[in-house]
Amino acid sequence: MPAPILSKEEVLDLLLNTFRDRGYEGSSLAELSTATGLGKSSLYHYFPSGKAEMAEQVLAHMDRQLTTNLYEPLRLAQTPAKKLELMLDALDAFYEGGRKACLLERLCASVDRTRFRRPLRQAFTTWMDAVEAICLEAGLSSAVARERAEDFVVRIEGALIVCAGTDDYSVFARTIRDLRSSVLAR
Amino acid sequence: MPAPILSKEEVLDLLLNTFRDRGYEGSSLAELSTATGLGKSSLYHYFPSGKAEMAEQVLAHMDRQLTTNLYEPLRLAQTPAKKLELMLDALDAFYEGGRKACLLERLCASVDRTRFRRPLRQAFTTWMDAVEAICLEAGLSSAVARERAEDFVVRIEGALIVCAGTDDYSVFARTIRDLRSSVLAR
DNA sequence: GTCTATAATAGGATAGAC
DNA sequence: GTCTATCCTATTATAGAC
Repeated sequence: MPAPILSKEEVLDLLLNTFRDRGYEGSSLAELSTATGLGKSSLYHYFPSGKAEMAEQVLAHMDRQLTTNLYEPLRLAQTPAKKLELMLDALDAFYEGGRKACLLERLCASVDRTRFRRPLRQAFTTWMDAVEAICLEAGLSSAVARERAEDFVVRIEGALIVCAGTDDYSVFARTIRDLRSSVLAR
Repeated sequence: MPAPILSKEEVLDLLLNTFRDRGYEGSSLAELSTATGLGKSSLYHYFPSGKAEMAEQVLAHMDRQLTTNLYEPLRLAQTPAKKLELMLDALDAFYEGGRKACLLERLCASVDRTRFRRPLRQAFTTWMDAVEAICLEAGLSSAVARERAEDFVVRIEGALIVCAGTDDYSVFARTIRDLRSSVLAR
């Protein structure tokens, strides 16, 4: 009676959710199993090398998601201002107004962080590069564009921490609002 | 033959170090034992309720440290500008230029986070209140002072994440530099 | 207060049937 | 591809001697 079950992408979505919520060490195989509805053996069928491979594939999955759902649509937007709007709306939705954690942060904090080094760096770089490109297109200097891009990611990540720590999600909302008006300012 | 060994404060310092480095779930009793040079039984002598109590006491310990080494000396500084300098220097040293993680962030990310809720919120609030006080003393309006204080903590926490994720510590240095000149600006 | 020894459980991972 | 059963190790925690 069990047959189609879930696609690989759906499994990765559920794993992503669990890792974001409980962190890498905090997500046991038992929990990952419950979260996906798959037995441990099924998980090992998809991810022969176990939990570390799950996290790696989840990271790659999120990267693909961002590319198709954020970075690509961004290129179609008309103006730099529109692009910025689009990115901030997407981030606000993805982090649910500061209520959901960032996978990148969770993996940076894991003991196995060295294992995820390269993809983590890549994910941060891609993100900052996208913001930088918007700034450049808006006519900001190369140096300023880079600083604004770094600061953009810094503030999103920081706001997520402060919200989680204080249980006050207005900080995330205000950060998004501030970024909306300050990133492209001259 | 073993006798004085370590003071409670020294033990807490070593535990703080381990929790910052490996996170809450990532710090096993075996590691906490090696880090302190104390056997497990000795740790349970100091912390009868185990790891969660260690983290709680480490948090309280850090709070005391910050009070005596940062918040109190801050009150003696002459001008708001001097106070800001003092705090940024202390943070730069405490986080070793972005190379060492924040205990607050690590505990926010832990699965047991609800257990640390109150002290975490308290620690963040105390920190932001200190920055807010400096801003107010410098003549900024109440609303702006609060925003600047929240943004201050957001950017420090965010910079630590981005540095860990990209292995590029210049972001922390630049964040500190930016804060130095922007926090009290009118 | 510290140690050695040990219990009890949870965690990651595999075998083999279906 | 999924399940049940199982293995091994790590982890938390305690007991009892010194």
